[in-house]
Amino acid sequence: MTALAPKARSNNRRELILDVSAQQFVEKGFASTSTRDIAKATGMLPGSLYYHFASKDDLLVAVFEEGVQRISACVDTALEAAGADPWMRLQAACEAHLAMLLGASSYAHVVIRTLPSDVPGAEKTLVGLRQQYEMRFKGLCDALPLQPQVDRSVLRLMLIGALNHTPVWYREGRDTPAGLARKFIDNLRAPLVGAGAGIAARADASVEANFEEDRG
Amino acid sequence: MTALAPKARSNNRRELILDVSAQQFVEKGFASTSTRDIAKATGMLPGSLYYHFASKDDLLVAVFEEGVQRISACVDTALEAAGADPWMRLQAACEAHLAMLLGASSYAHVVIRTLPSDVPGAEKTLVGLRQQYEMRFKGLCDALPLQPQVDRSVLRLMLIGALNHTPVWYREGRDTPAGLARKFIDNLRAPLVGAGAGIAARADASVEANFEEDRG
DNA sequence: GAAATAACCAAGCAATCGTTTGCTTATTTA
DNA sequence: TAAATAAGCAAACGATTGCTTGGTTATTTC
Repeated sequence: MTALAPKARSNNRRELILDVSAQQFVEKGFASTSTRDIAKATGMLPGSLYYHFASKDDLLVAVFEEGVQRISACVDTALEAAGADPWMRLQAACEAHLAMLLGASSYAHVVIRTLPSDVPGAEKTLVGLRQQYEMRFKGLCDALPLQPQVDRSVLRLMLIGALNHTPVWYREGRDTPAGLARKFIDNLRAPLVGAGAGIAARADASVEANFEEDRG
Repeated sequence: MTALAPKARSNNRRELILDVSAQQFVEKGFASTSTRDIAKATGMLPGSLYYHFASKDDLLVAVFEEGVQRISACVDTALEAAGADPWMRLQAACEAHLAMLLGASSYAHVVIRTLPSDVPGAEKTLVGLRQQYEMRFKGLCDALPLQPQVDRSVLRLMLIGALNHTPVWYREGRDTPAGLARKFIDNLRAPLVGAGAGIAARADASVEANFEEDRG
């Protein structure tokens, strides 16, 4: 009756270590997170981590890979459900991206906020993993019906920068991933310049800084 | 004749320490830069740093303050020379911002790439300093002639995210700060949707990822 | 039931970390 | 010229770091 034991006991704690690591890497950054921090939050002893991972860098790479896989799968799924309109497809990808980045999953957040240059021992691996994911947006941007002089690479990198900056200022309740994706695409798509464009004279008011709270 | 001695010798090495620190913080990140690294690059002994700065966190704050001051001054100067058109003013600010961020000065780069949450001891100070600078863009975005339903805060944060992401992919020679600022503003201002908008049918080609090198 | 393996504990090593303390040497001030 | 201060050296402190090593326990396999 060996068929009853589902997955035996193999690699039970490995996923827990990854979860805990992803969370701590997001909170404090990779360099400021010690292996003892992770071990304590896992309920293990520091040395026990090295049964599952060869080094701290390897642990980061594992979290990174999981993050890339998760956000990639999420975006791909969203694209399958999306229609044929290029702008709507791009918006769907942005919504899925933001949902992962701003949601509960720390894995995607690690992928975005970890600077590869902070981890010389795994820099190239991390850069490669991130590019592997971000290339999805290349296809999406190439499919947009744009005027020929538009630099699609800059457009894409601009959008990715805007997306990945959201964790810095996003506050739950005020916006939603879907709402933000909509606004982002709208700002690029059909812009914004008001009908009464003659009010350009109030430009002098822009010099004096406005010191309210962010997004007040 | 005490009037002849210009600045005596006071605080000679302090600026050098700041320069070296800014450079190393950009290269390796704050947490991965040791005080011994800084001391060695300065030609001093590790303990000597503490004559000028009370702690490593204080050193970061000093670099941060210098960075905010420099990029703020650069943007303000650019705005004085700019005209009255709100879009041109925003573009001038972006150009100055990018010139500092992508240029030789490491100070501005530290302000952008250092995540305050990585430095719990100075988090609030760093966030405050960065907000103090970024609020310039609030005034600039508020001055834009936009349709009333446009969320100007999201527009501003979107632009800031796009700007601050450039160090990740920018390569000297291919673009210039001025050229990028132009493209960024154009992408928001008068976009992009081509005349023959009927070519939306090639959307299926966007699913398969394109694995060329970035910006190939 | 014996052998093998997976998963972890217990303890500690060497290196590095931020920082402190006491002393020395210049320079400035009175 | 004497006192005061600025600037830095020399040496080390305790704590923390990533990681290793050898043993222990439970599970699995034969």
